[in-house]
Amino acid sequence: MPTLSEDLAFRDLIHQVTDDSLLPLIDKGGLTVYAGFDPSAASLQLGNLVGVLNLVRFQRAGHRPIALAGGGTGMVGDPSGKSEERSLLQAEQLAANVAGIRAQLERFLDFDAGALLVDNGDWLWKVGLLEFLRDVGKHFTVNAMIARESVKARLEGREQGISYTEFSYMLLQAYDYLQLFDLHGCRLQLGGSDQWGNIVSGVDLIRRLRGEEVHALTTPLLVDGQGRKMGKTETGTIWLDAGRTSPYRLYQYLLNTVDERVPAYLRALTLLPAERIEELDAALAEHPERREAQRALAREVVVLVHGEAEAEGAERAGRALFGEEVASLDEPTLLAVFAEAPSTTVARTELGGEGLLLVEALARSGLSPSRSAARTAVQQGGAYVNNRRAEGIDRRLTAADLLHERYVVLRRGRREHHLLRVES
RNA sequence: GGGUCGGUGCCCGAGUGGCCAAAGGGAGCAGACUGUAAAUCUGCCGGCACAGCCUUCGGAGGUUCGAAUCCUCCCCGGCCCA
Repeated sequence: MPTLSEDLAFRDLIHQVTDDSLLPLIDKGGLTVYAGFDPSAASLQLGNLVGVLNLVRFQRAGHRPIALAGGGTGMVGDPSGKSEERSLLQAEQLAANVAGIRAQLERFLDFDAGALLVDNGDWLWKVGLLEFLRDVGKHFTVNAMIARESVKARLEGREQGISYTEFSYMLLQAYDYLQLFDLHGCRLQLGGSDQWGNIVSGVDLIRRLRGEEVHALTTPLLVDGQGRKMGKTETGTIWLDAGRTSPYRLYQYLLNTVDERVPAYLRALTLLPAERIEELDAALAEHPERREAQRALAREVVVLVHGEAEAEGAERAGRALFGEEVASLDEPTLLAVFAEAPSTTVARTELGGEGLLLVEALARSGLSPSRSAARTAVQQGGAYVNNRRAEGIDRRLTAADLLHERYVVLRRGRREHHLLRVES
């Protein structure tokens, strides 16, 4: 068994640490460590999984993890990486978001074994302004604060300033660390590399106020093949909540990971042992076209996030949608495969007589945003009925296209599927 | 407040009375190739009752047979001056 620091090093999860004396400490166990999660939505994103799994790794190595939901700081907003002032969330919305995140974290951390879930709103709502300015604000010089990259960018941009509120963010995060140190003896904070400054603010604050040395460990930020933050696509964010991003989508997103990113993703986003990851690295290098590593990555992540059954469902759906003829699937399988795909209901009478114009069906299902777009799709050969390319702009759906008497599978392009359900 | 330059389709950006649904680039979409990849190539890329029609060029009016282009007022942004 590798030690925790060896494991983290293998996984390339150490970007910066306060000092190297930290590594023996984390190998020894018994530390209380925390990582914060931003409640700007009711679900964590795929990118957050790195931080979540890090807490898991620490817990498995004998440390006590604390997941902090930023119910208080969420009211303010971290300026890091933001080019413009954030819109403030309503308190109720924030509470709902914190609850959603809490539920997701419970899947990963073992609370019976001592893991904690805290909400910084618990203390940030209570702290008095004067008290805060005296005890915390006194230890920060504005000179240092405005030297920060995230702040500097906003100060130089004439169009977008930074409000006093957001400017205060780093003090709040530093105060969080202080609170967790006082309340729980927390001595290590984990975060993405963009959090280094905020975390170190807390380290400094604790040194000044308590005379104690605490630590910071940041992990590199994961990017995708295009250099975007991992988990962000043109069409939106990849969420961990099945209602926002289906297990199938999550699986597909990871399956499509570009080769160069796969080793990093396997290390950061899974708990697979080093030997297994090295096997997959080799498989990727030798037979990239088989995408064994991508498959393993997709499977592992979906299992971690949604469970074994969902992972199997996602795999099965992928095979059916990209391989086998949908027409040959039996009804329960068909429904299982399309359980996550969007569907629309049409009246049986519409398929009678001449039938329903395919263009109309594509537009109505939302597969194509307008009839013009649907028309284009059909003309370009990008429209499929039951996975067979539709020929002719006049193609109509009739009873002859029905699978099991009541389903039609529509597809636009390579991978957008939709199930049409016929109701009598 | 004064001056000045500007506001064009998802984004950037050309266009300065008809040939403009508006060049070009990017993004996006489809097809070919492939590994459900990347790169590349081809096509599409406002809407519809789709060889035609309708609605778009900051907003509202106006001139004209005809306006993104000219005029008036208004709104918004950059720069300079106060």
